[in-house]
Amino acid sequence: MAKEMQKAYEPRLVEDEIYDSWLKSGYFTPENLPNAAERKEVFSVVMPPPNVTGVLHLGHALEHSLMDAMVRYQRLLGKKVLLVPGTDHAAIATQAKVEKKLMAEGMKNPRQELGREALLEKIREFAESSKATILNQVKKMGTSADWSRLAYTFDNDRNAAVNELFTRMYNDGLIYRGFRVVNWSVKGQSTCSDDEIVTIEREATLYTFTYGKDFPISISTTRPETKVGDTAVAVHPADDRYKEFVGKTFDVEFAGSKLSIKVIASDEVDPEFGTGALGVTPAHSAIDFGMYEVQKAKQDVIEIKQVIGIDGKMTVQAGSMVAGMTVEAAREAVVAWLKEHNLLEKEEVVPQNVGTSDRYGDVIEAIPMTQWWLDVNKEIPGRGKTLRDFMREAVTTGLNGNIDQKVTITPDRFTKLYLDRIENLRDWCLSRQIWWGHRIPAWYRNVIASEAKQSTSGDENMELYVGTVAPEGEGWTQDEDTLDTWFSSGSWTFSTLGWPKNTADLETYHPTSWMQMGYEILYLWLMRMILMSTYAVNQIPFKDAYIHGILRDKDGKKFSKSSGNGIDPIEVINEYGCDALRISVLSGITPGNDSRYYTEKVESARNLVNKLWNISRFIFTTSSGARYVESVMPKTLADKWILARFSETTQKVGMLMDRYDFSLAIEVLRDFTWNDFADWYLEIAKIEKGKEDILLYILQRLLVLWHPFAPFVTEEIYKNFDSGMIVVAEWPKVAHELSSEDADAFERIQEIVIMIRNMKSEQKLPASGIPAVSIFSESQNRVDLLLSVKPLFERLGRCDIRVEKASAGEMLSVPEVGVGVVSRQVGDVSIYMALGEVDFDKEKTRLSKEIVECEKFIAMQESKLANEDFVKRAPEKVIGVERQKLSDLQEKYGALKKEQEALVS
RNA sequence: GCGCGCAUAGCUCAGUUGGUUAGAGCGUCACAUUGACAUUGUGAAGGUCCGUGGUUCGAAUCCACGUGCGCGCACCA
Repeated sequence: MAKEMQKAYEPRLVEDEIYDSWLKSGYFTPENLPNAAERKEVFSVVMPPPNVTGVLHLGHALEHSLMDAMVRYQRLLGKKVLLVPGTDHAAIATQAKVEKKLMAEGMKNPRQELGREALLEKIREFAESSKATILNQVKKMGTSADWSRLAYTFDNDRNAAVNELFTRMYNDGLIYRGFRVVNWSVKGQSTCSDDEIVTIEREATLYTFTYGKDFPISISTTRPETKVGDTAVAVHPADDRYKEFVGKTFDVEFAGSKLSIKVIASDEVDPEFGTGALGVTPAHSAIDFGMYEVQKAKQDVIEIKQVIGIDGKMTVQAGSMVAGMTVEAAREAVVAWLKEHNLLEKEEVVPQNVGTSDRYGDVIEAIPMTQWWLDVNKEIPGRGKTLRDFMREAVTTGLNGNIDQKVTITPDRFTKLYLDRIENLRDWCLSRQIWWGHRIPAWYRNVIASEAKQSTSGDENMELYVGTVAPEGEGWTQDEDTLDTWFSSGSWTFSTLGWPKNTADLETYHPTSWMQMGYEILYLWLMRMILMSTYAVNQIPFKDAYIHGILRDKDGKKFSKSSGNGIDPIEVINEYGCDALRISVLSGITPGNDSRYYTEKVESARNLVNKLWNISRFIFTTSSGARYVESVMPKTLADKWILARFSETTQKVGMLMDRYDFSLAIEVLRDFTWNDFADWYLEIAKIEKGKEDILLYILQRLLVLWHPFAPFVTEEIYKNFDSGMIVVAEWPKVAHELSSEDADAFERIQEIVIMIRNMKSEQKLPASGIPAVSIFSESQNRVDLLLSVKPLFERLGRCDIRVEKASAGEMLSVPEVGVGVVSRQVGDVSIYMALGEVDFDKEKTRLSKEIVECEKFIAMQESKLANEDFVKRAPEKVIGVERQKLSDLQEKYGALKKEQEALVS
């Protein structure tokens, strides 16, 4: 017998307990699944590791709802399912967070004040506590992860993987130390990659000037302070204005600095822009640095002069006037100097895009340095291809032309975005000067690493060793720098499965089956996972990538700390339940598009969950007990209909899940559960008795369909069946089909019931009133059908019913009860309702309105069919449908006319 | 500058390869309700599918142009 069920479902009381029972069952570990050996098909997912920077937000709720719904669905299908959980040390993000916290607590410069080890200890503490919180939250969200395989991007195994990968890439010549202009965050005191830059638009002043009175060319800049570092002026080779100067060098005194400016020709200069001449600052502009390299290759060397230091202040090389100043102060000083010497020709305010650090927020400076780089264009020894080739193949032909090694991106448009990006890909700057992260597995001798890094001349006179462990011998110092955090998260799909060891997990679960992520990390993460995986294991990281949008607040704004619109998913779970949250964030979403979160949606999802609960409660309390029902035979038309509808729903939901259409799957399920099952069939079950088996049969399977979206409530209800846990139940089989005849018959019954309700409502008859209703048809079959379900009309439509076979002529004289009668036509069935008092005016208005509408449609239909082109060209099937439509309309028109006549009499 | 996305009921969104009188949820209005559920039931109202032109027998759907919003990339001297 079913255990006592509360009147309303209270998620708070059961969710934790249920999650514990799942943990105890061991089913999240694929090897522990029932019949594990027979589960041939594997479905594996590696959880995108949340950053250990604090707590999970609603965006994570979306991710976990998507991921867990998919994983649970696959488990119900009987596959060997693995979901690997983990967290990300998130190098810069976490260090930035802790530094900010320490500074808020009064420290001025945490790195200086604490030193490396003590600061790392602080960060570790924070990360560990954050990790614990996060993992707890993941459980709260119901995520069915295999905790025995828990990983962390910064644990020992992952560190070993990172070192191995770095060493292999170095030995293959893909990783190298290179001197060039890098993105430098002064605030963060570290480099960052191109992908970690956020461009913002701001106003800037564009100054046009000459370096000195004797200098023949004017140039423009928004950064006058950097001009003390200029070593050349570039003009377009075909520009006649400046041709005569190309190749000449001018010595000028500029703002306290002696400049030696060579005029060079470069195709990159746009002669139409500004003065058509460009002041070249090789040390502080990536483009100018490019020119410097071109000149070097041409053996027409120009100088490189670093005038901004890593502290964001002007260097000694910048000259006595500005040395030691911040860039902002130096800018003012240089402008003042230009004005004073009458060299400034023009000042104008222009919009300007500047790159800022995504973590520290400061403007990125271009500074020349030696850093570690990953070459994406170099042929990999023994593979005949570059990393860029691999990345391209992975989403087009499949890796090495193997279509089984192809990543399918949903929605497809992101594939194009990805490919565009691949074509513009530059070498990846790997080294970071922050401390929280994987230390670069490189060791130096003779030269101290930190000095080498800042030297502008490169790494000569230095012995270098790269390996997974420190080299033997005296005097080795490990590189102080750490790796870009995406280096470890890029290897996440295989490092979590045991790589570089040749493990069974790697063999069984890689490439993983599915991955979901937000489009904002497409470049940062998806690309790098493909890069790392194709290189390291010669496999794609996952077969399918589902790209989701951002969850925004009700006004469409991004959730962020600064706008204070954050919502704690755990609070939502505590109030409405995890299932409601999951359903609400998955409802109304389409791949790649943003969606909105609002409380009404969660409430509505909570109501739905409660409906499911009460459906179960009704079925259990009206049955002799919950039990497993193997199969059922439909007895009545309603039985046939509901079983077929359930089969159809099962099939649709499966198909939609296979297409990753979570939103529509929920809609289909909701529609069946609430409308078909609860509002129709359960009501019918109160009238036609003996439906216990069918109700139990459908309910048990319906719970399984719901389980991916609402794991907790379904598990709680499922307990009543004593059929084990729903988490490992079997996806229902499609077992019943509906003949079109039965479908039509049942629909007609529904229409009549609705029409009766409608008539009562329109005539303002209280719903409790029981009017006398007569329904007629000329078809004996129809009459037989109607008679067989007479009680349904009486109870569902709340009326006294009489069913007779009658012809059109006979109908008019029929109801002898009461003073007034209204009539309606539903297909071949006429309905007459006797009312004590008929609102004739209302009825007339309604009728004439309907008649006008009907005439309109008939006219439309007729003209359509009169169109020769249509009849000639449209497929016959379509024409048949249109003809049928017209005859239905004509029939309806006739009926309406008759109703009108009847009304008059 | 190049590219992408979005524009459908008051709100949030569906609408699968072009083929009913364009749908759902929420909200609104009316009615009901002691026996699964007020976290409920029944019914109704509500749309120039952003605009213009084109292709087609037929366009919310395909094409072109335009408008508005959002985003990516590049430029950023």
